[in-house]
Amino acid sequence: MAEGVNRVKLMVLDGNSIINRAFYGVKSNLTAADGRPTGAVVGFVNILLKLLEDFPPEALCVTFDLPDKTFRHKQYEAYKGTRKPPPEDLVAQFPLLKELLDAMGIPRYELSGFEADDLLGTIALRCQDAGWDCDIVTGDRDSFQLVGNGTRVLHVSSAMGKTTTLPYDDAAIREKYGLTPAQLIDLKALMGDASDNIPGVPGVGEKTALELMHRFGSLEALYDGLEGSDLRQSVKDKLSAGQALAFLSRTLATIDRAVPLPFTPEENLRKPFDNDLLYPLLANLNFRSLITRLKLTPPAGDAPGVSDFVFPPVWEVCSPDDGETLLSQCRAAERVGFFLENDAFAVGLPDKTALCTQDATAGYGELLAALAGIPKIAHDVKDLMGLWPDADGFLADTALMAYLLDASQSDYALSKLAFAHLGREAQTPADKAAVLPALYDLFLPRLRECGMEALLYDVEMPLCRVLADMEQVGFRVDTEKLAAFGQELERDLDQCKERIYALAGVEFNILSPKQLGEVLFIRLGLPAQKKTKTGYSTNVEVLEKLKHLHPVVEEILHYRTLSKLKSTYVDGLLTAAGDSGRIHTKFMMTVTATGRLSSIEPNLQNIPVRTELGSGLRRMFVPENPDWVLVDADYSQIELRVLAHIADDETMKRAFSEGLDIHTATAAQVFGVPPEGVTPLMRRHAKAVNFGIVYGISAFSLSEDIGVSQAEAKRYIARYLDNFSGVQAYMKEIVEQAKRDGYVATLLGRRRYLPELKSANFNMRSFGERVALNAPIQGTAADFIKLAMVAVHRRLRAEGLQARLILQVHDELIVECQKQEAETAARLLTEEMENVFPLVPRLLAEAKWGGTWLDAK
DNA sequence: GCACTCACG
DNA sequence: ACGTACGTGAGTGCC
Repeated sequence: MAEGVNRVKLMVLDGNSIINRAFYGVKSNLTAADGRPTGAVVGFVNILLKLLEDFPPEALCVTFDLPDKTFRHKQYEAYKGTRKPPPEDLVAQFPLLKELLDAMGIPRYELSGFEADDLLGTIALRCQDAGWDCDIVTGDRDSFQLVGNGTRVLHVSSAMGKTTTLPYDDAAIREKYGLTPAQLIDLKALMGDASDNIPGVPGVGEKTALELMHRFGSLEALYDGLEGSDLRQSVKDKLSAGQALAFLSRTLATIDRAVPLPFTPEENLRKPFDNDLLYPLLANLNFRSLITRLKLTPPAGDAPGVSDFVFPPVWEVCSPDDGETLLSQCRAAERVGFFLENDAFAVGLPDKTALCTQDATAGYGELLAALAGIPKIAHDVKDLMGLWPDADGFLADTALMAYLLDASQSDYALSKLAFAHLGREAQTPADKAAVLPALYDLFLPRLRECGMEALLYDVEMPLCRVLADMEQVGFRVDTEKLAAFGQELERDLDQCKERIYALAGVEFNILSPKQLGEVLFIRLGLPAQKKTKTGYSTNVEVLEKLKHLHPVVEEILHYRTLSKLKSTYVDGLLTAAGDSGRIHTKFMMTVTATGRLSSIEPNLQNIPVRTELGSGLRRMFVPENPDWVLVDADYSQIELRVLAHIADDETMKRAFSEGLDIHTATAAQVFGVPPEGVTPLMRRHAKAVNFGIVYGISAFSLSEDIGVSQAEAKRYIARYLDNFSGVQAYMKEIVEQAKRDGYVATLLGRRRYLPELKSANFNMRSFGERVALNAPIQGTAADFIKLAMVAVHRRLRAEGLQARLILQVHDELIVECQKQEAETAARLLTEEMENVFPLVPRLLAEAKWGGTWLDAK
């Protein structure tokens, strides 16, 4: 192939292979608005677009296998006999993909009686004949034999959710196998192929086959020279016995490059995408990112959408009369959509959308106030309450509804939901107000079917007000003390840095894992333990193991600790506190897959507590003024209590009902000693086992965690399960149920879907199984504390206390109040927390109070 | 924008 | 034989 000569290239995709990669490679439960699965098609198109960027061809087409028998079945009945049919969710996506390719104007080829490889081989040969180059894109290695004379294979593989494409030309094949592409056929004839049920020579595997091919070069040469060769007798015997199978296998493994396929390279030249053809199809499939990526726009005429939703006319509310009309129409409507921005709001009525702006609407403020009494459907109600303190009367929140229906989405932006479920772009305030009732009507029956109405009305909706208030109040920090602590840290950091430079004999950026790795493992020659994708791992576990080998290691650990405290906590919190000295975190209601809240800007749910130095920070968290205190109430062992309840485990329930320390009780069971015979070490190990059970344990991780052998860890787990038979049964049942139904649920019915359980990838499936165990436990605990927050908030007001909730940390609630209210507030907190649900064993909460967060724990 | 590290329950 | 515990958010380095 003369380099530099302008050759034209055709790219041909092995459709079945690539969609398979896309299906199994990326965990995805993407669906079209009508619920059809689309994840694999999305994956396919993403791979395709990446290929077009990285290896741009002049022409493009796709081949597909038909399920019919091929000529190979006539030659060998068992051919591909071990293949399992592809899963239903994948099969359903083939018609979708073909429809999409047609709309993209990409030719596709399929022919009964032949496999994709034969079509690929034929197409590549026709390209060669026409003087074209050809890139074959596939995830299988079978096509490697086609490489050469301008044909390459772009091999697509996926690992850890990422797909990579490696081009294989002649040289690359030779480098990988030490053979020419053509010799790969004979190689396969010898070693066989389990996935295609090509027999090969029984007893000859990849290693032997490669050795034989390197030595003899071909089947013929091998059998010609077999007698006189110095091969081991056993190998000779196997080869003689398998001779017929070897030659049959070669026939099966040889790709037919002369398939009677109507094909000329020219008819595959690329054309620009047809916007008007492609847009409605992609819109229907909810492929919004693709629409953006291909820069498509809605066609001029009526685009067939996924729903019959149409935007009603927009009505600008100006005069006081207009305002009166709006209010009377709102009262007449069962519910309205409501969207609020800084200086405008819009109301979605059945036949029109009212737009009110601060500039144009007479009596804007009064109108807004009057709307408090109207049942409204809104989006992100909690945030809206921050914008509009007197807000009230929210019937539903479409973001929360969508989150309850599927908590795995990355975000729940209104425009995204409108597009996904109604097939409409909603960008302006009026359009957004208009889509809200339509989304509500779509989501409500689905929530009802899933049994999650109560979660919406009794948990998430009332929680909006609670969280809005908490965000608004904030948490006071003593900025002076915090700043002083920061200066102390800065001095320590400086000194620590100098010691590190002296011990290492070189100055470098200690916080750069790359540079640190070089210093530790090359310059100082310490033994590297683990590798990351980009180099040596230098995390805590690694450094702990190196501590005794060099004094610099301990200093580095210390430096990391100090640096984390200084930048994330001292600097971060000081910035967040500003001049007011109060920190207003944002509680996120639609982030976690389990139903927990999360906290951002700043995150107040991960303030240090485990070490003395770190927990010092909690001394900086104080109540509003010196007469007040912080009351901190936390659930005792809520996750294990939930597990005992769900699993209905008698041993565990008894331990809790007798008020035993659960880790000691577990240790007594696991180690077969009386509770008074449990040593601190035994308790520590039992505690790790309890954690492990909640997370979906493996002997490996448990052994890593507590530093015992894997065999020892395995014994612990076995002993645990023997003694806690309810838990053992639960672990089995919940995974079975999850596989059957596709989801798991909390005691209150909150769902988590588990598409991972269907994966062909072992790791992904195992992950799904662990999540099936953990999600109901973590999620139930999350439901409980949410219920408690709503109850506490209500009661604090009902009893006329000044005490107010200011923070939630998953199993802990913090209230600030006047000193004289502390005891009342503490009792109120524990009562409400314990009584949210009649759990067996019962829920237990404990409260303390003090002048700082640290003192209240 | 991703990788790494580390803080929490 | 796989590679390995569940759920988060933030700061830093580096491409």
